[in-house]
Amino acid sequence: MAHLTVSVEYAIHCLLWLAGSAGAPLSSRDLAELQGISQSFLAKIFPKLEKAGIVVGSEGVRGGYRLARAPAEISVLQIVDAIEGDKPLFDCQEIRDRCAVFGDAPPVWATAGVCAIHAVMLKAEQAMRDELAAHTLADLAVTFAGKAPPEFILQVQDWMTERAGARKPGRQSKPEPPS
Amino acid sequence: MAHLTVSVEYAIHCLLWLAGSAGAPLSSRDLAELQGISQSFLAKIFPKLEKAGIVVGSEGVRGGYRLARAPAEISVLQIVDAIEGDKPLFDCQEIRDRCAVFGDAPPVWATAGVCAIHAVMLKAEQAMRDELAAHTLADLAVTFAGKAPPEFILQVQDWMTERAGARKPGRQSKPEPPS
DNA sequence: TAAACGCGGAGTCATATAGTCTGCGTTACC
DNA sequence: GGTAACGCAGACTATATGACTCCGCGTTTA
Repeated sequence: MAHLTVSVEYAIHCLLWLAGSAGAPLSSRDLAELQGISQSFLAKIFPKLEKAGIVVGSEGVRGGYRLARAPAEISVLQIVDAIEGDKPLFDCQEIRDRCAVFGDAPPVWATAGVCAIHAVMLKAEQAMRDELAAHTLADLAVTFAGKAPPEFILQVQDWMTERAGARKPGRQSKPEPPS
Repeated sequence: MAHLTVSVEYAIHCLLWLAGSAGAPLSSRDLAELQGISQSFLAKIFPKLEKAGIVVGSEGVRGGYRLARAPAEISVLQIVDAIEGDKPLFDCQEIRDRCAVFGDAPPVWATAGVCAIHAVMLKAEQAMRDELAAHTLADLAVTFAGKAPPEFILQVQDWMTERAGARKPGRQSKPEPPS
């Protein structure tokens, strides 16, 4: 068939973490390392989410990203559109008015309305989009909460604060050994 | 979003012509020229349709392709699958068990079952496939027949026979002037 | 003032799409 | 029985896109 990019996958995973962070901003670097994905690549994904109004970024030392609105108000479709743009499923080449018997001037009946094949593809695309629109970040968060044990949340919070602390000279001795 | 290839579009258009040819085989070269698309490219598409059991090819001089079964028994989904293979809409990277707090050994609860995000994508893909499966070549042929005037069918038949005649030395004088 | 942030652009590498260009074996027809 | 129209298969190319990396700038906070 076709294929949604890994950027979409990264984005949704990150947004799920943001949904669980209770409004506190998380940096893209932390999110990348927490999930074992590329920092620089993730850094190119968040601006798209910001332009789409899904997250808001704050610059500076304790900056990062937080959700622009409640998780229940963010659908999977909105995320996909933010990342992928509005590339259609099917790109009609209008072959119907290229028929050899028409010569250079295809008749009106051949070019009027939407190509029947295109119409089917549009309906299929709409069905997919409807399904994506029917699921929100809140739904995903509930599913996740049903699987993860309570102590996991604490472990992640520890990991976050430890990371923040390691950066401040005066706590952990982790000067990042160069390779 | 993602994107169905032009091969799918070419295939469906060609199959529609085959559906209207009343069992008479049409050559891929004729079909390409009739629709103003590449002959050599179209020649790479038909073997896929044949392997999928949608068309049957006959070699030799008056050979070509014809439908393997009735148009009503050929869904758009079958054509798409024949051309594109079974590439999934979403290719889950299993990020969930890559979480940094897990270290090298992700717990069972994190890897059990289907990833929640993946599950949403699977439902969306299924919705799209259901819609594609709901439309057949026969449906498309009906829509087309509702638009094209009766004389168009005759014009195409003329075009076909004229092409066949031009090839036989002894009727039309069209020795294909070399460019 | 330095380090942690978000931004933005340029550049790399691999894969896939959309094509082309051969050649080979088969078949019908004169 | 040869030639031309067929299907069939493989090698080749060019362009685009996805998945990154690298670099540098402006902002903010401790």
